[in-house]
Amino acid sequence: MDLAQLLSIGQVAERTGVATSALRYYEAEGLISSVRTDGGQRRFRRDTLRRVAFVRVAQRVGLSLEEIREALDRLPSGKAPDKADWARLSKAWRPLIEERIATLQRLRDELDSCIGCGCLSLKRCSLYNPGDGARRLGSGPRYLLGDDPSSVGGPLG
Amino acid sequence: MDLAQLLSIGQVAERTGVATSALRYYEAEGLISSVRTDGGQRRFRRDTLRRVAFVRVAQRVGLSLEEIREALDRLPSGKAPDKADWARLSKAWRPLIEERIATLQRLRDELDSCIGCGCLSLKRCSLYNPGDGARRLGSGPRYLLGDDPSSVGGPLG
DNA sequence: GACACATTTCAAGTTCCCTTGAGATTGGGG
DNA sequence: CCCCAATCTCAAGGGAACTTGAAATGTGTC
Repeated sequence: MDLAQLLSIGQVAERTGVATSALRYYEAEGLISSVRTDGGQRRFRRDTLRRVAFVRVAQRVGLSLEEIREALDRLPSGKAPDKADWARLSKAWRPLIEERIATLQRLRDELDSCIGCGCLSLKRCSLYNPGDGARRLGSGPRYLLGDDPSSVGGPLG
Repeated sequence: MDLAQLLSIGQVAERTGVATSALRYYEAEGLISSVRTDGGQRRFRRDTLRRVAFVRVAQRVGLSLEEIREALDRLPSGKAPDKADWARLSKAWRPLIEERIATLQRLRDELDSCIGCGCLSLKRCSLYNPGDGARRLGSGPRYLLGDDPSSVGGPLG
């Protein structure tokens, strides 16, 4: 472990564009790790940059930090991951992204037919009772729209 | 205003599948409104059901309650909105949804090329420096990934 | 060795979208 | 008229992903 090629938190922040506070938070959450200098300051291995990049991209895909942590845990521990390791992780997102695209397309199409009928009816309209895996689109609690559909009654007019 | 055809908060909750606490919250936020009985209980007009449905669908599109409130404010005040009014509002979402779909498709395609090169490089990879309006995908604070891109440095290796 | 800037920890604050709980009051069926 | 379920208000909690602030300590440079 040549200390010289390790990075300070400020260097990681500058090169990833992620605030030092966020990096400390990521470490606390187990997404990245560091060694300490004699004085107690963090020093990160260079592959931490890629880890952080992975985290940010994964967030764009819509994953929570918890989910991302689980994904990262599957990397070979100890030794720095190679291209194939990263590729394997990234590949796992594809179905997720596809699913989200499909969900939005359904939403769009159903919205069109709702514009057609002008309804937004709770009973008829599948917009309101999504059977699909909408997951966390937009913020808010995860049980959003996930309620018992049988409780939803008749038309709105 | 025939009190008889107004709905109690429990009735609205049951027919929309939205908790009474959420409905009270929506009212506090100006998304819906009610009249009060002599005893002080809320009574909602029937078109509140459609308003609530609109809110939930808009959330699925990814809008914040604030944005939804602004949209609802454009409805004719006082008189109950007709089909055309609702259609006009819903129509406004289309470009938004299209944009989100396009964003995800870009993300997917770029992810493919990143898998190809195995990079996830901060410099080369547009995944990491999104120029698009990714808005709020997934939950979390809104300044997510909204940092100054110029601060992002070189390759990760 | 001094100086400035970076870094440390820890607690608390922020935003969004609600939920939960306590304690008091109301409304409608028998 | 009575009673219990429904509703009321208000304050506080909760989780995700951080940020901010304070007070102390480390590090690199001249």
